[in-house]
Amino acid sequence: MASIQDVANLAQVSTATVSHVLNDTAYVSPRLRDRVLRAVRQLGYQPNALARSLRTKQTKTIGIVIPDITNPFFPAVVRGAEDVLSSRGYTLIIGNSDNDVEKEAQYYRTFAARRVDGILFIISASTHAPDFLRGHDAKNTPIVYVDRSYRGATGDVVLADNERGAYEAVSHLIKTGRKHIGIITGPQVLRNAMLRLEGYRQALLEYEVELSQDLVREGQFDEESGYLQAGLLLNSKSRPDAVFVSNALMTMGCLRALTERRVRVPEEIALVSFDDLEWFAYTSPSITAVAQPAYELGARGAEVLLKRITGELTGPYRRLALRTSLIVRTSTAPVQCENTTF
Amino acid sequence: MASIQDVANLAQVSTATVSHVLNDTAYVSPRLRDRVLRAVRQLGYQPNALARSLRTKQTKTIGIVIPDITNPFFPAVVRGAEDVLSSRGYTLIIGNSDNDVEKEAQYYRTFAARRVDGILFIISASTHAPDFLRGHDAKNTPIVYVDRSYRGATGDVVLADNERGAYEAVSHLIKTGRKHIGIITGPQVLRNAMLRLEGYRQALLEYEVELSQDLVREGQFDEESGYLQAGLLLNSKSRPDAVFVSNALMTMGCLRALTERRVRVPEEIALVSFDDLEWFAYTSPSITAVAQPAYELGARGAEVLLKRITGELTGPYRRLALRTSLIVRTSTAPVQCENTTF
DNA sequence: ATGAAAGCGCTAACAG
DNA sequence: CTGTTAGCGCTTTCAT
Repeated sequence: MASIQDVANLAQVSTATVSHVLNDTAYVSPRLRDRVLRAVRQLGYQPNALARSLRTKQTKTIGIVIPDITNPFFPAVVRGAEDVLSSRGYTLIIGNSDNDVEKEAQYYRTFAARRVDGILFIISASTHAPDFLRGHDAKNTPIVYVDRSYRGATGDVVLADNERGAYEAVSHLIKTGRKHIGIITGPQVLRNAMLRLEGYRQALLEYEVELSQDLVREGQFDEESGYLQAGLLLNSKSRPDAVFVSNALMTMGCLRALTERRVRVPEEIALVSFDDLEWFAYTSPSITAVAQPAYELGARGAEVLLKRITGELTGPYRRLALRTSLIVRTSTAPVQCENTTF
Repeated sequence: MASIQDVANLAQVSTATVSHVLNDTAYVSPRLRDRVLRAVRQLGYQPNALARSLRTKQTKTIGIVIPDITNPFFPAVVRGAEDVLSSRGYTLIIGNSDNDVEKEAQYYRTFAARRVDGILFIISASTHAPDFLRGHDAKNTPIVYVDRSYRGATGDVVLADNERGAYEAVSHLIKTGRKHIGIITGPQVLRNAMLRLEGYRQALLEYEVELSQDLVREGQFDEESGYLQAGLLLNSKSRPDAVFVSNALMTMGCLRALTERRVRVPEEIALVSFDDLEWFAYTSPSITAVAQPAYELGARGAEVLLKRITGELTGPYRRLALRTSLIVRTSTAPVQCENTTF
């Protein structure tokens, strides 16, 4: 592949001149300018980004690590990030951590070796900063934590307003006539999971509905535990008339439990999921859900990161909480029939 | 960030020695070796991948362009690719083309500038090679076409066996008692779409079921056209007792049409989708589908690419067709009731 | 307005 | 065995 030297030779100018016309970094007479451009075209010259980066000390590259690209929530945030990044001339390199801190560390090191200009991190489940970030030089390569963070995170944070989202979901349940509302929470070591539970509590408090510990069940954010905890909820003596499930995977498990037991939704039990999946609109009944602003999370995260990189944003780390939106579907339809029965 | 020179100074050796111990490229006495390693640790030295690549002329980077990471099929192939790539020390850079040739060209240029070692391409809808690939130097940076290709593609090809998958789906429909089988095809400029139609034809031929042109409707692989064509199929005088839909998006549209018209599935009409989505198991009825080996497509694609890069594979381009699998669910349950009715 | 040359951080001959 | 050194391809003073 042709180098800048080849172009210079062909155009009969110095490499400096070539560089100047390509980067518009100094005035070059139309005559030479034209010769350079012609040579560039003739050779199909494509500047070597590696050499340029080595020299300029910026790679125009952002690294992103996500738990699993196969979980539909993450592609949406990646997409948001990629859109703003590519429009600003940045390239995205990606890694799947599988919620494994060791893999996270691995990608972190790769990113460091490649001298990425910044990092977008959707960290794996954890409450405190992992070791590999201890010595991180946030000045040189800023990090933005997306969707999740831990206290004392050394970077800006962009996430969904978990508490408010949960609050709205449970309020909705109450307003549609449910009084006996169960919750399947996420693992309480995760801040997100805690906040969703907190939103649930707030709603009950606000509407003066009594909170029963029997109706609070801790899941693990996976399908299996959703199935399990839903089963326990259904078998308990105080069977709820509504369930708020803290994420989509557990909702799928819950659905399975419901189907197996032939529980009628929404007549016997209403259902709200935190996290919306496209197909929740296609099940019967369709499922009411709290939609997270996944795309925006990625886009805003990338914007903040870029601002840190350019120095447009400085000072203490920011924390952005993006609003969720409640998508009301039939799984929480008001129980009309029962009223008319009386 | 510390450079190899810093390490050399601290360890009181030459940079060559440092390089040698780090890359295990020559025997170094235990004494020096130890001093080097100590210095590396002390400085938290991380070799600069850019400088290394500039010198060695390999970046250990693969570029992948996909239409849209938001479509669940593609993350699965990306995941497959990423798994094999990262296990071999390669890094993945990603781009979304939105089926736009201009964006594809854009990413292609970026990849070229970054001197990626190879490219994984899920091309946008097209029958022939786009201009930007005309002058591609396949010797230097191999391309593997995944899932789709065009004739005369200058690279290996790894895709699903579309024809066979369609054949099996339609055969299944016939075996479960349907005789009047409609198809919603994809745009017939796409090879994949053509092959799926061909599989449909083969199955009818094989089982001596007459093919009626009324029952062949061309969609555009999007939700809307699925809805539209399903509607036409349902309204036609010769209403089918089964429909084979050529991709998942159109299946969603078809579902919508079916639901609106309160058509009972599978009693009135059986349904098979080419492309399986996770949630097809959760609808009622659950949906029979041809599952594509998405993960394997990515993984095998990456493997072939790596073999080209290492020179382990040479000569004429290979073409790999991976088998699909038919997931039988309730949308194609045999129509028992009707039989007993007689 | 243009060019010479240094140097980014690393690897790989080559010498010794 | 270890060190010297010449680049890889580019940008950027600094002269002219």
